[in-house]
Amino acid sequence: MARILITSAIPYINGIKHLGNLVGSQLPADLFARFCRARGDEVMFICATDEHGTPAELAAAKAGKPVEDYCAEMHEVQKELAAGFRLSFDHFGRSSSQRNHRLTQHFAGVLADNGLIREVSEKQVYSIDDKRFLPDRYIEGTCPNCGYTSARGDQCDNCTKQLDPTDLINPHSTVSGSTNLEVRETKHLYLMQRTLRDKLEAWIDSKTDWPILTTSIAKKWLNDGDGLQDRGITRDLYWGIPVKHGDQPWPGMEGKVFYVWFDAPIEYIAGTAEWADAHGLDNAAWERWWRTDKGASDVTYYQFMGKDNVPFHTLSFPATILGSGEPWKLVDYLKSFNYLNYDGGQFSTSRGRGVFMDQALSILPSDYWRWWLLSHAPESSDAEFTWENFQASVNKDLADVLGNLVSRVTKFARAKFGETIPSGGSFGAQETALIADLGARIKDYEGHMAAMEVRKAAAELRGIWVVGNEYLQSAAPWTVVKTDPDQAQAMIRLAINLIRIYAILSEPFIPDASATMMSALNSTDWTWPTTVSEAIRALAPGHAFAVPENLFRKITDEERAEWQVKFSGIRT
RNA sequence: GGGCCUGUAGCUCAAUGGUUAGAGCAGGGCGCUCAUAACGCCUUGGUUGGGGGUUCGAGUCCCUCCGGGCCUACCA
Repeated sequence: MARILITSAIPYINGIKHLGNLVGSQLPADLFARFCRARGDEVMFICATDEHGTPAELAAAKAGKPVEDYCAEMHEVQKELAAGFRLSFDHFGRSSSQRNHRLTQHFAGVLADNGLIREVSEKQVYSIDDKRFLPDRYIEGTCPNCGYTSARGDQCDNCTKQLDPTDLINPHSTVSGSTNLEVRETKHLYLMQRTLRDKLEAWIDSKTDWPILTTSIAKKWLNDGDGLQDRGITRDLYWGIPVKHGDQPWPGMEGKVFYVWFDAPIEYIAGTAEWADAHGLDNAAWERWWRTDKGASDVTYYQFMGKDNVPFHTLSFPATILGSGEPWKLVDYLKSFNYLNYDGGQFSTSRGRGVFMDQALSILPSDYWRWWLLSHAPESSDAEFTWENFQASVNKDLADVLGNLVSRVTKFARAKFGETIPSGGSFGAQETALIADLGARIKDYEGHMAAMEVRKAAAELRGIWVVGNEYLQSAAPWTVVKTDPDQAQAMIRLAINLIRIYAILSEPFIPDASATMMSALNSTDWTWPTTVSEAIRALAPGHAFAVPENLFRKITDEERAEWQVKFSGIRT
């Protein structure tokens, strides 16, 4: 029994996430967590909301609420939606937790003690009317290069030239529109990643089995230009973790907070501590997942994230861990995803384009979405959501192949032999061949799942479902029952047991449907079907079962057309 | 500008440099009647974006051109 630590990139607190966000980290992480648990591994699956930073403060201000209240509310909203999608986190924490405050301050202190923090005095744009320093992209003005009037302080979207906010002509705050800006001197802490560069490179180079998408991004940052740069880890904001040296004040840094990207990944650890707190456990309970000197040396740690998160997880966060000199667990495998596009363009949170988690659940149950998203996960390149494709996949895979199989088996069994598993006959050549075929396919499925090859796993699972229909067609119990009822009973006994096996195998993808199948079969035996010849006999003659409601309904052309229109515009 | 990814059947995707490039869906035909008009079997679709090169052999490696995408460090 392995010990598996899984973290999903933590979703930003600002607003409800869209399906692209979901499929890029939380959903595949959940798939993997469920698979590992199903096979008997000890799993710790952690996620949280990422709550700090300028956008959270601005969103709270827009909502007319104190940022603490706004984040608390949005955390509950996201927690509820995660539950709606059946995301099986052991804990869904908050980066604003006291646990994260203490850990982040601890890491900063240790890094400073190790000579890896330096103070830098720099010039930042301050908006007098907004009473805040503004990140470069919150300043707009006219591009000195091309004359575009909505150029951002970091880059002109029109001519793509990299800019400095002071380059802009007629700069103004995008928060208030105010032009009352000035450049102020401010002091910040920098993490000296340059010092750790060689150590990081050696570590990255040792990860030969990581996806190319992951390592190529890391290497680019390590080697591009002057190589890995030191990184500012503090900001002049109100909402964040106060800069402290461990539990001591940090002279000269009063009123400043840590940068969100410094504290966010530390929340993976803090979230596990929150989990322990929530269960009344002591520190040893979470430390055995994270401290190799306290029991975590046999833990394998997997991270899931979208490609935009890769630099922070391959470089910044490992720099924090390695630089601490303390025996914290580093990630063993990093699974990254490309983006999901929506009907010819990008999903966009800021522009409200696409289907959002709450909207998705309002029209169909989570299994429908889980199946489509996972079986089309953007692994090798960006993928595209279209309503036609969604309708086709759901109707064919879920309703026809799996749902109908469960339906035809249970209804035939009830009609001919009643609602208990029949005892007649015995397995012959056809059944033996099916068992062998299933054994090979399950092994294949396990291989893809263990390798986190999500699409391939989905395709194999579907193939496993199809095998059931093929068997029924060639065995034809509806014909056999007329001449040899005993043999037909054996076929149905096998077919009902097949449903149980399918429920277990499918649970990581479609947990609700699996639960419905198991409940109809009156079974709580979720033992992974390692040996098919045994698993196919788990439900013995005489065992009572029921015919479940149809597992999946079909999406009609009218619905598809309606949703296409409904979700074509911009969410307000 | 630089770096990386990507382009394969109408659609969504597969193929450690090695038989005749494969699946699912859609399309066509046949079968079955237990089932949500569901299922099964057979089948039509390809100059692997264009061009050049390396190799006994290229979808795969190299060069080049064309198209799509991501990143480029203060959004997160």
